[in-house]
Amino acid sequence: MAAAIDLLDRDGEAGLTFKSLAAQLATGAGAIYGHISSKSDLMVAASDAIIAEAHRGSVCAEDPRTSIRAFALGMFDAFDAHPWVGAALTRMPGQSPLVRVFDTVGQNIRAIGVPPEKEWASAMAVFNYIVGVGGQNAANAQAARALAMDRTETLAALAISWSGLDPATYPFAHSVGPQLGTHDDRADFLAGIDILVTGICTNCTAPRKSLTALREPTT
Amino acid sequence: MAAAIDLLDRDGEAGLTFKSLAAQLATGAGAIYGHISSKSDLMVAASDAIIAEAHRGSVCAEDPRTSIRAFALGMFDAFDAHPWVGAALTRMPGQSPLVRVFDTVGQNIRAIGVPPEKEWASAMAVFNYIVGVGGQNAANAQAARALAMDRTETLAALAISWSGLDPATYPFAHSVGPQLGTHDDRADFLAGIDILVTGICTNCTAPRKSLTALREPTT
DNA sequence: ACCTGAACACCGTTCAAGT
DNA sequence: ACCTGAACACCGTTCAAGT
Repeated sequence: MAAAIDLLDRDGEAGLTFKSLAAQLATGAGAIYGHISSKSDLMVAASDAIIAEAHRGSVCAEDPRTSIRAFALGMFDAFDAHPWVGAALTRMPGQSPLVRVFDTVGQNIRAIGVPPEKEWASAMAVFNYIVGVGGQNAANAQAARALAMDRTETLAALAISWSGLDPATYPFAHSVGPQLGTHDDRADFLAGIDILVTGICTNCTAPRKSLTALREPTT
Repeated sequence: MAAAIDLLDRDGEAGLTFKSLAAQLATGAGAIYGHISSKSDLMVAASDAIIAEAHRGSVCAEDPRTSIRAFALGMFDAFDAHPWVGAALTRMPGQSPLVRVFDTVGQNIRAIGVPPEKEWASAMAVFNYIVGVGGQNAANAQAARALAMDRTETLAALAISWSGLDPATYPFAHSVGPQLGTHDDRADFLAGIDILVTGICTNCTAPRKSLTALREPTT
């Protein structure tokens, strides 16, 4: 498993092959099937290992809104460190790694005190946001690797590309293009989480403190 | 292009091959490279065709919140009718189909009157939700097809699977399992959009009417 | 019982040869 | 100029043969 994750981290999903993994483990390609039943299972197990680790690292705060922020950030960083996870997750519905994420989000949604009939939709909104942003960042990272550019270059290239879009067809993307080059992925990700949590807390039973008061003190 | 979409609709992404497409078009496999430069490009073009059509179908209402609801529903239905689109989108960052979706969301976010510094995060939250749910549903649909089950059967199977999870490890997923079998994907999707829009409208300049008043009259 | 690695059925892509 | 389709370099997966 560690060998598989090494290969994925080094060369992305294309870098993990039954042949390359066999070479890494100094064995034959067929031998791997004695331990795992398909490549799909291998990807699930590898993703689960990453997510389980990120999960262990996230501390559970007193206020569930703080916990959601911390957990979401942990996931963001895990996707950032292992770009292949975000892309892999979208291909395994109802499988262990995704259930883990969904469950943690759901626990905190419940702790916030949202009415039972809104729990599902609220959890789904946060869950999709976390996984979606992870997937986007992963795709960007892989595209950047394919073009042998670093992240700043990719964003700059994307910014130029969007700025060059036809303002009549894509008015928003065109106008927002310049910001793309300088924006902070992580801060924007967190801002999105705050918007979601604010929306979820509106008219719920236990909005004890404003979200702003919960943020870690700025240094 | 129409032939490619036909193949994708019939057998999913695995059904579109340069060989199968060549057979459908009564030509040789190599000839396709005269019109398109890679399979990746082919998927982008096919996805763009679907999204452009869904985009044309969505009407622009007076209130941007109504427009977002309508557009999001249109996207949901397009993902539902063409399950391969959701999965394909997660592998094409900054490409034409996604820009189209992001731009439409952004235009409506701007029309709602959110402060400029919050536009990006707000648009990203809605965008990721739409694409994320589409991707999940697509993955579910493809998993269902692989097992030759219809959607009700898949959800029922997933409900049983989740209900059987260890309540200590997955308390939320375990408790929410029974609902899975009977829930309405489309209604839940819309509920999530409403939560997002509510959150985005909180403390923004132009929250003219409550969201509830904007819904189409129940029949 | 477990590993080996050639073989199989596929895939996207290329390119000399045809028209 | 455009199409053809065999050939190439891969891939995941299998399975008789070894230890």
